[in-house]
Amino acid sequence: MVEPARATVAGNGADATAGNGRDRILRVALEEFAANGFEGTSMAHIARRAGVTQPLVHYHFASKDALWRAAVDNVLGLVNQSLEALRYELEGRPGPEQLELILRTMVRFNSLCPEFGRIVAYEGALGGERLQYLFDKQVDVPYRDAGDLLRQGAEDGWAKHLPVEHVVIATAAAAAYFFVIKETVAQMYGLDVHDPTVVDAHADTVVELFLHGLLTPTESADA
Amino acid sequence: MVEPARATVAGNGADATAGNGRDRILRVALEEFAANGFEGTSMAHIARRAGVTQPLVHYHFASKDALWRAAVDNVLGLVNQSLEALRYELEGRPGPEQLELILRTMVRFNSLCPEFGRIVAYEGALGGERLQYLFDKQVDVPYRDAGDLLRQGAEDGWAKHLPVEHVVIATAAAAAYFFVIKETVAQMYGLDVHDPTVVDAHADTVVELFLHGLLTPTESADA
DNA sequence: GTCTATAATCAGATAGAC
DNA sequence: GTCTATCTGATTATAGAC
Repeated sequence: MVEPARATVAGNGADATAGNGRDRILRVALEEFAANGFEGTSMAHIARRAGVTQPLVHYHFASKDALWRAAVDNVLGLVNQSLEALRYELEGRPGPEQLELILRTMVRFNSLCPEFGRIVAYEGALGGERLQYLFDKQVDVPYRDAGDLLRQGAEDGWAKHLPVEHVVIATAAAAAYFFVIKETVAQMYGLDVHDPTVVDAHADTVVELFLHGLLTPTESADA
Repeated sequence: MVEPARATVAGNGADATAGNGRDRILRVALEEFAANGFEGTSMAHIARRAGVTQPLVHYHFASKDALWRAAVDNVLGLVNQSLEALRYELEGRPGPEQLELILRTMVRFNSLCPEFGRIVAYEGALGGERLQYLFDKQVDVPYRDAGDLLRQGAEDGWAKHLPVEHVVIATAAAAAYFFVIKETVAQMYGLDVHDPTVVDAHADTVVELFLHGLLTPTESADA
């Protein structure tokens, strides 16, 4: 089993009293936009939760749209930090190991920062200017890199010739969705998706599923 | 390859002029709640799109919450219709074939009615009364059934001993997410997720991935 | 069943004091 | 940088005519 480097991702405690006003607003804003989407989020509510008045939000961020962009920029810093650590880990490893490492990193990042996955899900469903902003910030690059790896793997013979677009989306979904719908998982299975044991179990399962499949090798061979 | 029965799911044209006022409101409401979430959806906007006045929405549905519940009840009819057809198809088939059929049905249903998956994703992230309503309506039953099949498969030897909670969520994610984030798929790959060719490709890929994995059998054997 | 009119509340945003 | 006060428009919801 390959272990990904534990990237330091800022805690999710949402302590409204930590940091200055601007930082508190940004942190709460990310959580609110992730939880309720853009339209469903109220700047007044963000201000209340951050312990400041609503005009202060407008002082630091010109508009609701600007606040959303600032919150996204903020979390993209964490994403890129995690990606850089991953790129270092991948160097020189054989393809299948790289794949496993990518899957484990995706699961781990989503467990540490489910807000990013939720925002991508919201805007990725709607389309429009904010999704365009995410693409302008190159959120697609890691997915394209993963696609390249899969194509190379097919060429080199260790991966099957499957349409990479569908494989990439399916893996991203399996890694992110578990943490996106955490309340459903809690209600249905009584699992706390933030419990490290549960996170590791999900990573192990996703790796086994996507690399080797659910069927036992004997069944798999004659299917 | 196993072919699922083509369940008749109501068209997604959103023709605001078809049907009576109540039906038009319900149809538009489902789309709006699915696109923007509960908080992000405006009853006035629903009324405009349905070609009626806003007080009429209140006449038919006492409150925004009642409208959401009515829209969900409506789409749950389609879900149960699809599930009943599936149950008939599954009868007497061997386990692995049942699994494939379930996967294909999930992909197909999500392609025909992405609204259901989006609403479950929204409320499944938030928790609260509306998620409770979904559970009261037994949306978890098919997932529990799928879990039972996997447990039986592990006992009978054709499926691996993997934690079914994680497998079920991962499969549901891979089947639904592709259609939930359709704008992202369009932007990133130029794919129209409603194109039947694309839907079939996704189903084929999901089936191959989850049943046999991404690695070629030789690689898979020594991994 | 559908409308007009309107109440009460809440949203995002601005002006100006400190 | 942070506040109070306020503007404008949109929102959910109600009252009452037809």
